[in-house]
Amino acid sequence: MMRYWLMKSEPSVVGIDDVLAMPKQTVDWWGVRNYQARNFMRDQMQVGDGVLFYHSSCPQPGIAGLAEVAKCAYPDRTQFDPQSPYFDPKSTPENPRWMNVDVRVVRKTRLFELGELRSCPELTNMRALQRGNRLSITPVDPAEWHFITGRLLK
DNA sequence: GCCAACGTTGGC
DNA sequence: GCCAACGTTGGC
Repeated sequence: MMRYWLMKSEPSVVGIDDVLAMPKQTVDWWGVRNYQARNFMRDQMQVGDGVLFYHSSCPQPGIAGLAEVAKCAYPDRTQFDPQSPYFDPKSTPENPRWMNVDVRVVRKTRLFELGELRSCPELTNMRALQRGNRLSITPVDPAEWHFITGRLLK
């Protein structure tokens, strides 16, 4: 079953332009250290799922483009790297704790800014916009996906 | 830099 | 299993 997601990234670390410059415009979504977000990737994401590529912690937060899941979850390489801030000493290759999918950018769009998202009555219940939400990966309802992509592609 | 909101840790 | 203390996220 096809699902839709919103995935946050900090453009100062990996922005949509960075991914477009990568081979196959694809990035491994390393660095998620939250169990709920990990479980979404590990248990629910399938190749072909739609992804809203969101820029966070930056001057203009918002949706920067459309992407898709390009590979199912596998162990996050950064958990094994002692030099990485994402190193997890409790994780082993035999029993990895953190997983990530690969994400392929399908197209960069205009920036659908957070303020504009919040102004849309169609999106009042969107998970990523709820008060206090801090999850870096959230499910997106099909109706929300179609509304947003419609706005971005017209 | 502030701070609201939420997640994680660890002593008991 | 509770919960206080602490850490993190992310918009502003």
